[in-house]
Amino acid sequence: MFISKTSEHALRILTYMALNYETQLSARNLFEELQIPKRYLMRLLTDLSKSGFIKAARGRNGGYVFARSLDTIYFSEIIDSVEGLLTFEGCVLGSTVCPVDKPCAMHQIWEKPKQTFLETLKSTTLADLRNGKNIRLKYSIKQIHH
Amino acid sequence: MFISKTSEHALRILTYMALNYETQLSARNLFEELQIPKRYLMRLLTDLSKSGFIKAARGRNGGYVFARSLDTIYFSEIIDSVEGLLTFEGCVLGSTVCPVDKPCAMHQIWEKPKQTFLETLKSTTLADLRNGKNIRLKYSIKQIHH
DNA sequence: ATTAAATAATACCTGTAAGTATTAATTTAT
DNA sequence: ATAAATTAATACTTACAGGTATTATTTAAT
Repeated sequence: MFISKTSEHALRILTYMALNYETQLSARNLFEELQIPKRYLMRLLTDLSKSGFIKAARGRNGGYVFARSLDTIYFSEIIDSVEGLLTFEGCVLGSTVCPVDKPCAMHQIWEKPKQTFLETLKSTTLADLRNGKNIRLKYSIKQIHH
Repeated sequence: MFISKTSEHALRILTYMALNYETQLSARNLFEELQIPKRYLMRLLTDLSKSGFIKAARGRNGGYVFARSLDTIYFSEIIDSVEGLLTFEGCVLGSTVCPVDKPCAMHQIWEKPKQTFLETLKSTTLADLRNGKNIRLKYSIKQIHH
């Protein structure tokens, strides 16, 4: 399971936009590229606008561009805004809170993968997608034609 | 999110049973200890029986004990039987398959936490809970009274 | 001014995971 | 034999994430 479908959509939208940072992209552009259900995609874009990641230009020739610098947008913040990070930070697999003096049976086992996961989210920004710190861009960047 | 509620229940059931390996436990015992909704718990126990992790003794003084040796039961197998492991093994956050020659934008970023998670699941058995390899038992074992 | 092309708001629908209810079957103590 | 205590099977209900539909608003090209 890992993360919700909606978070996945949000990440796909923003990572694609990050790789085409210079270009204003419309919902239609993003739909054609990402194949996320159109109306749902549109709603998510509005949500991402309200969350302040991107900003919308309305009307004819409208579309979306980033509202903030890419190097300030951590993956953790994106997921946090969509589904919250709390369920990832808790113990025994999400929901249960696990008291420090009486850890649950899986506490130790869970600790390492959980930390690796969270640390990656909290230390990686959308800018890292572009500067190749974590990723090769070679096959991923694609030119947008209007 | 990480894993489904049902997987979480299953893991809590089996880890608790593992820590009380010697004792046959009834649905009632487990309900009192784990506070999983009673009827749902009972159905999950039947499911876990059918999956071959535990075996049921029916009728008065019935209950459940393990059907297999603890050191053969990997966490990966438990989750696999409840919700499947495929969504954890795929790329971009679960569902999307990511071609090797054209990896998605998050491919590299995701690789490490995903591997840590899966390797832990695939290398840890219920027996490890008891022998202290990964966990201190001190606070977790609890005597069952009939 | 009008129309076309875009986003925004709001309400609604749907499929599925999670949980509940009912009845049947099994076993053992008495 | 009967009753009590358990698991098994099956069907139903509920909540919510995910997805649709409709209408309003905004902008710019003509």
